[in-house]
Amino acid sequence: MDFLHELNDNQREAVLHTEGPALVIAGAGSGKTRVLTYRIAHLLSKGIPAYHILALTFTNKAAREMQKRISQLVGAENASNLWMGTFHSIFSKILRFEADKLGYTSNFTIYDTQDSKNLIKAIVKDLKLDDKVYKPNDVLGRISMAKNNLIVAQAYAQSSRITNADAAARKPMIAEIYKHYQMRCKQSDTMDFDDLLLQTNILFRDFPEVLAKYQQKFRYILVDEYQDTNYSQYLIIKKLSESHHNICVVGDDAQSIYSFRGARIENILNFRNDYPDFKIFKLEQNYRSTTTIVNAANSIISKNKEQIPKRIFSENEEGEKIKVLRALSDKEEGFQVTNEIFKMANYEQEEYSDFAILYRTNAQSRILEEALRKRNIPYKIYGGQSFYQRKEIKDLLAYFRLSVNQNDEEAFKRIINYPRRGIGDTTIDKIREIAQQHRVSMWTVLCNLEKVAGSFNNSSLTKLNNFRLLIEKFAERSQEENAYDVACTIVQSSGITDDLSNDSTPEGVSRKENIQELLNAIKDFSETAYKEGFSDKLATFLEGVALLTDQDTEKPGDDNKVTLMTIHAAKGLEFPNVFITGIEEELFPAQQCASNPQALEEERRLFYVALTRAEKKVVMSYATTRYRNGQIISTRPSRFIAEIDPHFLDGFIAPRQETSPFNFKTTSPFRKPVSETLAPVHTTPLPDIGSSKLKPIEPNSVIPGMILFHPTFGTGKVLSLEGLGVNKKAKMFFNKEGTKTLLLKFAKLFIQED
DNA sequence: TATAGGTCGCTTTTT
DNA sequence: GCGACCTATA
Repeated sequence: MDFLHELNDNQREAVLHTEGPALVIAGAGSGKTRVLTYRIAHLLSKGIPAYHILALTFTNKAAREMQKRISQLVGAENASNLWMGTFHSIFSKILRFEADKLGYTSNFTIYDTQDSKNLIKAIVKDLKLDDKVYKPNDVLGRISMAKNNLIVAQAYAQSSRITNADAAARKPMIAEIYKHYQMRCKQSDTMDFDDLLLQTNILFRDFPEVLAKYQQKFRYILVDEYQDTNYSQYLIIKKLSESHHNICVVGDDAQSIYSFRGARIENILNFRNDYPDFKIFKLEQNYRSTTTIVNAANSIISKNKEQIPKRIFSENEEGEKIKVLRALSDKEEGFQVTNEIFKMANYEQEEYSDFAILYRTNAQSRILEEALRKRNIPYKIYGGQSFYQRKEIKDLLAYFRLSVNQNDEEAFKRIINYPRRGIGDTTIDKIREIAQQHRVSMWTVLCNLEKVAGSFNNSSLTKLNNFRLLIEKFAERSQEENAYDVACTIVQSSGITDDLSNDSTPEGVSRKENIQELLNAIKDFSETAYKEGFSDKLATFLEGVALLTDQDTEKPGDDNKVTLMTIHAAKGLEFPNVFITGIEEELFPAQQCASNPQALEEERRLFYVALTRAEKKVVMSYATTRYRNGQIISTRPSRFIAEIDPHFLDGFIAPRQETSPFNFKTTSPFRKPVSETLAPVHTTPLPDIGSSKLKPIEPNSVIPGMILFHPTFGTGKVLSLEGLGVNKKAKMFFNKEGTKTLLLKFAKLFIQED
C-alpha cells in the first residue's frame, strides 16, 4: 500500500474511509481523480472483489481515464472486472439483462437525440398539429425534463401543474405527443438516452427482487461529478446503496454547470440529509494553479450564496496577474488574443499545446479561428460535428440497428430508401399508416404485405419485398458471423459502396474514408472480442457504439496545437495558459441568465470553472462591439471582471462609478424589437448636432449608438445595422421622423468632428 | 426528384 | 453569419 504516501492527509482519509457514506468535496485541481482511483485500488487491496465495486462517471472519457489509472495501480486484469462506466452504459447493460420484465427485448436499440426529434416530428405530423408550435427541440426538452424527473407519460398528462404550464405556453398537446412518443419507442423496441435511466428506475421500483440482486452485487458505489447528477440518476444511486450505505460521491458544488440539462446541485448540497451518518472530506489544496489564479477564482465564487463552505488554497508560486484585453470589435479581440499567443510562443518558448482559448458559445469560435489562421498558428477545435453524427456513419449504423432490431422505426425510415431503391414518400407514408392502424411496427407491415397488397402497386410490392429480404439476410448473418464480416456484407450489398463510388467530390471521398474508418473500428472490435473471448457479434458492437461520442478520439498530429473549446467542454481539463474570451454582459453571463439569480450563479460557476483550468496564466478579453446573429451590437464588459478582486488584475480599468460599475439600468436597445425599447431610450430628444462641424462618415465606420446627421432627417441615432457590403443598412432614430432604415450606400450621413 | 433559393432561429451538451 | 430545413420549380 505504498501508494498511500502519495496522498495528502485529507486525500488519504477519503481513500481509507471505505465503510459508510462519504462525501468528498473536491475543489478544482485538488486531485479528485487521484482520490477516486486510489480509493478503488485500496478497496481491491483489502480483498474486495472487483465485481462488487460500481464506479459511475458522466463521460466515456472519464471512465476510460480512470480505468487506465487503476490498471496502472492494480493491473489490467483486476481493473477490467470493475463495473466502471457512464451511468448510461452501465444501466443499459443491466437493462439488457432484465429487458423482458419491462416489455423490451435484450436487443433493444438506442435512439440518439436526432432519432428522438425525428420521431417527434413524425408524431406532430400524424396528430395534425402545427409544427411551428410543436418544435421538436422544445417538445423533446419537455419530455426529457419529465423523464429526468421520473414523470412518465400518464403522470405527465395527469399533473395539472405541468399541463397548466404547457397550456400557458399554448402547447397543450405535449402530453399527448409524449404518450405517442413513448408508445412508439416501445413498439420499436428502442430506448432514448433518458429512458436508460428512467427504465432502470422503473425496474428497481417494480421488481424489488431485481433491486435486491443489484444491491447485493454492488457493495461499494462511487460516483464522480456528483453535482451533475439529475434526479433520475440520484434515485438509482440512492436505491442501490440503500442496504449498505457504502456510497462515496465526489464532486464540487462550485463546478455545477449543467442544470440546463437537468443536473441538480441540491443532490450534493443535500447529501447530509440523505445519509445522516455521512462523513465529509474536503480537498482544499489546489495543486494546479498559481495562488493568483486560485485567489481570483475564490473572489469570484464567494459572490454565490448557495455553497458548501470551503477554502481552496494553493501553495504554488504567486504567478502573474490576470491580464485583461479590451478590443473594439470581435475581430480585433481575435487579433489581440492570437497576438498574445504568438508572442508567448515565440519569445517565451511556450508550446502551442500549452494554450487554450475558451468561449461561452460555439458561435464565437469562427472569428477566433480566422485570426489563428491568419497568424499561421495551428489549432484544434473541440465540439462541432462528431464522427458518429455524420450522415454516412449514421446511415451505416442504421443498417446495423435494423439488422439487430427490425422494429427500430427511425433506422427503418432512414434506410428504406437509402441508397435509392425507388421506395418513395407515398409508399413509406402508407406503410406508416397501416402500421398505425394495426398498432404494429413498420417492419411487421413489411412482413405481412400480402394482407394489405391492395394498398400498393406491383412495382412497389416487389421493391418492398426486396428490401425485406435484404434486411432479413443481414439479420440472419448478424446472428452467425462476427461483426466485421456482417458489416462488410452490409456495406457491399446494401448499395452504399456503389452509391459512394459515384461521388468523386472531396466530400464523397471523405465519406468513403469515414465508412472505412468505421469498418476498421469494427474489425478491431471483432478481433479483440475473439481474442478475449467475449461476443464478437454486431449486436455487441452496437451496444457500445450507441453510447459513444468521439470527444475522446484524439486524432494523430494533434499534438502541438492551440485548443479551442467552450468552457463547458473544458471542465476537467487543464492548460498552462488559458484565454477566456468574450467576457461581456449578455454573452457571459448569457443575457437570459441575468434576470434569474440561480441561473446567474450558474454562470458564475462557469466563470469559476474557466479560471481554474489555468495552471500559470489567465488572459481575459472582451470586445466593445460584436457581430451577433448577423448584426453588430455594442457590448460592455461583464460584471464578472469587476467581481474579481482588482488586486489580481492587470490592465482593467473599471468604468466610471455610478453606484456599482455594472449596475446598468437601461438594457441595450439593439437586440429587442424597437417598438419595445424605443420609448424609454428616447423620451428625451437627441441633442441637435446639425449646427456643429460635421464630416462625412464611411458606411463601414457606422456603429450602433452613434449620433449622426442626415441632411433631410436631421440628427439621429444608429440603433442597429443589418445587411452586408453594399446592402448594409442602418436602422436609425430621428427626432423628427422616428425610426428609419437607411441603405448606407446612398444615405449621406455625417458625424460630428472632434 | 434533385436542387436552388428563401426563411427561420439562435447558450451551454453528454449519453 | 450560418446552418438547417422547407418550398418552389423545372
